[in-house]
Amino acid sequence: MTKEEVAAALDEIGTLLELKGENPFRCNAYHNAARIIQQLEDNLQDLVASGKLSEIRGIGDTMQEKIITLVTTGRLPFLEELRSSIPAGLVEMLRIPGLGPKKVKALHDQLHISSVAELQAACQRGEIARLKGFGEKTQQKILEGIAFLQTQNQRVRLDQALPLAEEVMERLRRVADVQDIAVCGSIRRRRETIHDIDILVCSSHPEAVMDVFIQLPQVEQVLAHGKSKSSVRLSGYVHGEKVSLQADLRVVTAPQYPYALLYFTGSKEHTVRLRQRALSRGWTLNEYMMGTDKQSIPARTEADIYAALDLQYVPPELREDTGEIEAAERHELPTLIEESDIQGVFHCHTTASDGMATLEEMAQAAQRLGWQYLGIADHSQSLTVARGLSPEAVRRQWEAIDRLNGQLSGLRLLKGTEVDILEDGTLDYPEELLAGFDYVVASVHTRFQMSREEMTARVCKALAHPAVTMLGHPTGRLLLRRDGYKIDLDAVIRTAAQHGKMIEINAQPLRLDLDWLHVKQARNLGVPLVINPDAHSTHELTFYRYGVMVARRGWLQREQVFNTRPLAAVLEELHRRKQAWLSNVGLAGKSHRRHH
DNA sequence: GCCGTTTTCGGCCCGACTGTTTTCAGTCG
Repeated sequence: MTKEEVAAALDEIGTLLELKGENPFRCNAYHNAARIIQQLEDNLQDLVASGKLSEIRGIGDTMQEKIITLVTTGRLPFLEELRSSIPAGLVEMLRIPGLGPKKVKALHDQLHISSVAELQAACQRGEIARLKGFGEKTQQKILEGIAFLQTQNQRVRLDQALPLAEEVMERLRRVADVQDIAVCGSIRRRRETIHDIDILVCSSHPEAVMDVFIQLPQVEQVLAHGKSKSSVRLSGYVHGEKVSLQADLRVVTAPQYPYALLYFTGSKEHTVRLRQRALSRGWTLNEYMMGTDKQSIPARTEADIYAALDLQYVPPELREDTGEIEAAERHELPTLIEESDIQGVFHCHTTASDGMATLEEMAQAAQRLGWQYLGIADHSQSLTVARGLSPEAVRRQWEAIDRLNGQLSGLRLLKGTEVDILEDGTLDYPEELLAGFDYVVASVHTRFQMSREEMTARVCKALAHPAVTMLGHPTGRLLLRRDGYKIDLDAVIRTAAQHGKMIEINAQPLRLDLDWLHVKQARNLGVPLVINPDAHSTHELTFYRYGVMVARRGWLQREQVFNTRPLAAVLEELHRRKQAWLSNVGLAGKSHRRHH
């Protein structure tokens, strides 16, 4: 069983126990363990084999035993018994906003409701309103919640939520007496998908801000409206796609602002750790202050709060309780890469294959971005749906690049290819053609439904090929649309490390592939990462910014990302790699002759 | 279920808002 499967099983246990009315702390222990396993940087199989799982904080003997059973047998009788004792429909009912485990249990115990459909019918008959603890309004909210679930996905992508959040903030900034405003939550932490927009405002007239907020033209429904907090359901159009999600607004005073900013940025797990840390110093920490009844610890910025807790300032992207508190304690947090560190990119398409812009147009756009180099990597011959380039077309493109390089100043075009990794792990061009490129991106575009073992072997074989410089979009996933192909990423990253290959962070916001957790793993093994926009138009070159966000979440410093290097260093490294390959081939031939 | 310079029991982060309640439980983040 993989990490994800084990984590899902533990999380399900936590949920099922909640529905049984178990001790909430016991339930939380399962949810917590699930999170720990999912975000694990080490290999789960190794930990199981060494019996060191229970050394991880939050995983005790019971949890270790269950995880071992899951990993070694692929099953867990405890979970199976739980499942058979609780109707699956109850878990689904939890997704209805406003319904938690207590209410779902009450509905099941008292009215024998065990599915969303039965609940909807009971609401329509007016039975819910008569139940103790429920009422007319609850019944109505349940009905609206069910309708909402049926029309919309739970999460949206970062690139969809960011512009919508910007629109809202733009309007709120203009309200009188708004002294400060920030987007918090998962958007500020740059998670790849977003559940809601959290906005924090500093103002001494909260009602005025709230009133504007709940009357925004994008608001479809007001979910809550209080003095310091309001929630609405928003919808808007981003890049021609309808996006709807919840937005929460909090208004605080200036002295409260840094504490509120810290609190609402989260993650929940990170702020819980900070609160525990404050408690161990005899202070309470909440969204308004830190200290005791008698004395508060002053802070004007988030950094002041961290400092008071004897911690280095933790950038929002790292606040996931995956080791950042411990690193901040030792003052060993990385200096994270920034957008301005990027000097060029290596994965872009032109009209020669399936891109929208010509070579010239892409070059001009790269110049406007201030880059030193732009690597062109059109598709290879077998990918006919994307008009992959024949060897002749490749040579024509090389000539065009040489010609353009003669005219351009300040930008160097590099000859690359996004070569297909064929079904058997070989590459889609002959070696003599591959030898003519400055670098090679190797990617999978076909036969996604292979078994995990076959796909892993296919990609690892390609990584071992000396012509390959970097691996493109390692899982092929499309966020909220399709899962990646099944592949053992741990093995892929280890293979990349072994052969000195780079791995791409594909910055298309629909992909963000490699994901931040595996970026962290690759970093730990010394694998260089490359932030590539996979641009199919001039505008899409700016996607590199989303790649930088992923890189920051993956703890990357500038030195760990290849395309932060200046042109001279890039050319030298690419040349070195190619020479190592070609001279190896050449030397083999020479020594062969020498023996004769 | 986890955890321990107030250790093997008794805690476990904390506040806003809502709805159904005469003082609070449930949900959410």
